[in-house]
Amino acid sequence: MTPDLKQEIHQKKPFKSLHQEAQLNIVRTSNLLVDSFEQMLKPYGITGTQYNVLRILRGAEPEGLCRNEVRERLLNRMPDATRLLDRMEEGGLVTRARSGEDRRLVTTRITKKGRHLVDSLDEVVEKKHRQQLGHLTEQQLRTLIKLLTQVRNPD
Amino acid sequence: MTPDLKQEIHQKKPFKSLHQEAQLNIVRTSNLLVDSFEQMLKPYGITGTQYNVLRILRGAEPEGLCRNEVRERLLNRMPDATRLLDRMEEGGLVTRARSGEDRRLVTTRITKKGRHLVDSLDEVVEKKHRQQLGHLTEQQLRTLIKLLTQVRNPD
DNA sequence: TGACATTAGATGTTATAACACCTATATTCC
DNA sequence: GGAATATAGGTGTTATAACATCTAATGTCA
Repeated sequence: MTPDLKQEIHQKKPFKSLHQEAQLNIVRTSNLLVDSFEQMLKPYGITGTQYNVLRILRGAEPEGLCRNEVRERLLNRMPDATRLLDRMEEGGLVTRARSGEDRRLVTTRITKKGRHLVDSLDEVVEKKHRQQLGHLTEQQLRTLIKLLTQVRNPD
Repeated sequence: MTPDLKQEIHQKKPFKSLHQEAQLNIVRTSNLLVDSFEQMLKPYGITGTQYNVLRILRGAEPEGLCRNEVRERLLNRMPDATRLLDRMEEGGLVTRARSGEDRRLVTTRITKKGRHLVDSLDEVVEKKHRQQLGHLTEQQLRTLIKLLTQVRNPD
């Protein structure tokens, strides 16, 4: 029998409500997926957030994006995107240049090095996603995506 | 029309696979839920992890739990549980006492103050959960929980 | 046009997470 | 019984996240 969350986290008492059980299931599952994903990235010297930035900037070529645009596209809140990009610039993964049209803007772009890194990760990332979710049927994945989309969009 | 994740994070290209789309949906949804939950906790002076510890220790009364037991029951990986508990002890939310039977063990217990705090939060927490997930039907919540449990337990 | 508000981004500081390593106690097994 | 191993927890250090505040450039509108 597959253990449910209550057993997983050694909880004795029942959940207070179905809402709570669902919330904890979402958060717990996400944490497990993210931990394992970041573990996979470690040998490549980047964090999960940095990987996301590279993926975003690869998709935004050749124009690049300014700091706030990168931040909006991230999966997670990122109050200090400046220093996240600082570190990636130091690591040679991105470049930044102040815009000529609006001198407040700083356009960030992926470097050749960053591009090679993220390209080389495509295969292991997809393999990891399959490992994490490949045991669900296509129908189950679609249902899951639909329900989570609905969670994020209360009407 | 409810926007899907691709629109939400301003992504231009389609997802590479259904696995990837599902993974990103789980993580994105969790991040939104957690952020809003922690925002709610801020006025009470505790973080989401600290709230979880209080909830765990309340459920473990009157025996209490040692550090590693607390850590295992948390939703997220917590490599430095010692100093998490240090801070909570400083804040008067928990007490610690080295065990007599096995002097390696340090038993952590919730204080009266911590107990009052977590009790007083029950209502707002349940209200938050309803706000976050109350727009799904019971059947949808059950399906969601079932699918997420399955994600965590590849057979 | 000039005062005021807004936006983009940077910086200073503190809190927390992450990692490696260390100490004390208990267990194992010859 | 004692060396080797395992387990629980603590400590030192670095990296990152979080928050408040600051500067520069642009937009708004009387």
